Amino acid sequence: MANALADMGDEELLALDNQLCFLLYSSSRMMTALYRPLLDQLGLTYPQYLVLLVMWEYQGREGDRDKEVTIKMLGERLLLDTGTLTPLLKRMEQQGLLVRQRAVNDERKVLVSLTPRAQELKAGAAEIPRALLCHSSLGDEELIGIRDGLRLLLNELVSK
Amino acid sequence: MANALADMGDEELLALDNQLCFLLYSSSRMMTALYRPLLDQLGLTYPQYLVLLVMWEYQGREGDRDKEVTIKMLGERLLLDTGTLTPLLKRMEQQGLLVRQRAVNDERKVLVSLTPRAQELKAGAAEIPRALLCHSSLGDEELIGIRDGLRLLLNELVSK
DNA sequence: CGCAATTATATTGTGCACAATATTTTAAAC
DNA sequence: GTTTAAAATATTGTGCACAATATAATTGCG
Repeated sequence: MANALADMGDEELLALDNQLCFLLYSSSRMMTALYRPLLDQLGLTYPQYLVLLVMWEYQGREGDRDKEVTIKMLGERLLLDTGTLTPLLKRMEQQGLLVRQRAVNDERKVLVSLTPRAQELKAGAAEIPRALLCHSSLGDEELIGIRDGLRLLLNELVSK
Repeated sequence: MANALADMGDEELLALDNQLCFLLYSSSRMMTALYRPLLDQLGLTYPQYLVLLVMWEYQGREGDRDKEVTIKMLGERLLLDTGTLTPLLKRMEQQGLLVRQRAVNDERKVLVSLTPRAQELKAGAAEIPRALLCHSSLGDEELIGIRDGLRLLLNELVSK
């Protein structure tokens, strides 16, 4: 009865722990906090780490023509707009992690490419999820269940 | 095999969609985006809405002596520190949603109390989760499964 | 061709998050 | 009863998020 989401009273509907939204919000921040000390060692913030993940993903695909990555592509993958990405990428450029340059064939586009310095971070970056998975008291099945549930939810949320 | 989290290769470990962290981060932001137009009507941001939820929760408990709510209590419940809460609560005070005053018996504490104006928002606030639950294509069981999984995960994350 | 609409990015301004530090008040230890 | 430590909040500074707007390049249409 406490779980029939449809017909709850106001009190129950507004209970913090019943709000999927709050659970997502808190879990996300706590998870990022867990990453922080490890990312600090690499000199990265969490969103910067995400940008690298996307860049590595695109580079891995042999099929893509030219492997060019635009700001727009990053934004679509990370669900972020240029108001967030432009200053973030500028900071990463100043740290020598990437280069931004206008595309010659279409000067509206900005092509992002990683420097060797950023390439070298890849091995260290892979140690982060490995380290975090290790000292988790939740079992693999639990984690996979949560992951799959979140994939469904995110799909649902994006399509609105 | 793609799900044996322990022994993945670098590529697979770093894949964006395999990162619980990214799923949480994106889902949280997309969920907040869904709340935004509804909260706009109430003149609230999402963190401000959370503060109201906690205040309403404490007020509902007849047992609590004096029903006094300090900034520390809000921070513990929302997992936020004073660097976030102090300016946030000041903004809410300026909007006439709450009052902040030092406790007489312990002048380190700041007591937060809602104004009638904030009380009146409660009914409208309850309509928000109701409205969002309605047009979800995910079933109740799915949502409850995700919620329970996130409760487990958040518990795990907080205890570190 | 000329021009309106679209596309890609940049800019501005507000509000979080959070680390680091400071301030004030209370409690504890001697 | 001072001194010291601890507790509660405030302040400062950086980096996101995101709405709103602006700018420049390209496309499409009559």
